[in-house]
Amino acid sequence: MTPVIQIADIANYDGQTVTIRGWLYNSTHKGKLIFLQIRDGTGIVQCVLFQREAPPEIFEAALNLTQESSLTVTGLARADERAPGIPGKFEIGVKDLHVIQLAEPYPIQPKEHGIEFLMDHRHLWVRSSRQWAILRVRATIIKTIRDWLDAHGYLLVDTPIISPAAGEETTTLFGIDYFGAQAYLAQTGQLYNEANIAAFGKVYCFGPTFRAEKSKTRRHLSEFWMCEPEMAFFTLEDLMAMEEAFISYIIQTTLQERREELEMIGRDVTRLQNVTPPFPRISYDDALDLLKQRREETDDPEQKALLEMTWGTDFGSPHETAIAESFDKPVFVYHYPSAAKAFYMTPVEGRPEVCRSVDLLAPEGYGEITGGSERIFDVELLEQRVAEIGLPREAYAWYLDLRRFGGVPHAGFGLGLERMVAWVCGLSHIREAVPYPRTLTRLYP
RNA sequence: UCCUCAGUAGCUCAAUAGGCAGAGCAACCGGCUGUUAACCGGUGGGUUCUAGGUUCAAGUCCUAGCUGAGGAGCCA
Repeated sequence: MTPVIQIADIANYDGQTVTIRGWLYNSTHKGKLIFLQIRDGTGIVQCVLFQREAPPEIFEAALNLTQESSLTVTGLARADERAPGIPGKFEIGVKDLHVIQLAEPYPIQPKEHGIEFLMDHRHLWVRSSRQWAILRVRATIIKTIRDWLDAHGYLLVDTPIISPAAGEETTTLFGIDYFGAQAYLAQTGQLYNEANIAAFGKVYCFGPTFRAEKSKTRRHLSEFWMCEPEMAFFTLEDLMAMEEAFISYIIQTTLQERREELEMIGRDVTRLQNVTPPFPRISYDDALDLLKQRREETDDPEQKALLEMTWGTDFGSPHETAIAESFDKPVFVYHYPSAAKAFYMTPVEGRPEVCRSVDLLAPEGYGEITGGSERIFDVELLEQRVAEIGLPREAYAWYLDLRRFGGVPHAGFGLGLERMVAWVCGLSHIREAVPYPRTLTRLYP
């Protein structure tokens, strides 16, 4: 019996006869010589057949293989500088080949395709090497997020996906029928996190969230994954210190562990390499001055109009990009206007028109990747805020309770996973950062 | 929701000023012993998004709609 190996491990089997199981990624033949590129999920290896050496029925079978046919191949693993693949530099001299299923003509060719066509075939597209690499980077980012939090005393506490009340406004919620009652798909786990910190101190939730925003941009999905840490006794300053250590670890560890994949994607990682603490911090007011300066510098009238901004509103994406471009690292922007932010954010003492909130803006136009704040823990102030924006008090009764039974200062934030993946991989659109994207116009496959 | 652009072969695209609907790739057949999205020769492949209109004549012009892309707003 020859060992069944993974292509990723082929270097350990130089000179040995091995079996691989997988799919035909591409093939080419030159008369009496056939090259098969076979993938098995861990990598791609070139398999070679010479007509003179191979049994006729094996050679014939190899010649008739179609792209993405499934098969097993047994042969001699050997080093060869010319062999392409992942990891490459090794190939298999085929001795035996068994076709499991001869694939029908495969729609995705190794060439350019339009995005609509590719998205219609997303269930097949995930096999392509670029998509394969991106999704492997995604898995590593998820792992590094959890590793760092678990190692620093944060407890994973899951929050519900079906929820009775809105975190924010109901226009951006997906409503569902819950045995006759109105329920919503969660757009945040934060309120539950705030309950959980009183039990566990530092917690996080990590899962899919849902927003019914009619957003049609390169930065939005209807279903996206969010990691939300929440910490008792944390101030805004603690939050920024924690975030910069956390984000830096995610970036640096992923660069290390997925070097090959990032190279395949063609990512220039020089801008990622200097993502290390400390990150620059500027206030909303200073950011506004910076934008004003930027607007004066540019000669492009269109850009001038886009950068127009008045105090009190949140940044649009041209603003975020302009601010982030002024720094060579991610930048914290803190003390946003209270009116532009969520009801539970703590007002700054002596200046209640701004709140103790902070967003982290990524460079290269990737925009806001985290958003967080100190939460209001004074029950009277929170009740007042709930009333002010007209939220149903009953739905928030349990949330208000948290301030009656040992309320403490606390803070937390949300990290958008797909934006993180898009940033690390240098993607032009967030839809490639998730296996099966849900967007305004796509629910299939 | 608004602005801009697009929809032609399985895929990516072309088609002069309104005048016979084409190429490359893929598929199929043949050739080639080191290919890297191979190369060379051959074959088949069309409801030009839909509905109406103008015209001797519409892929091309007009009207309405559908679908998609890019951007804005909103947000992670």
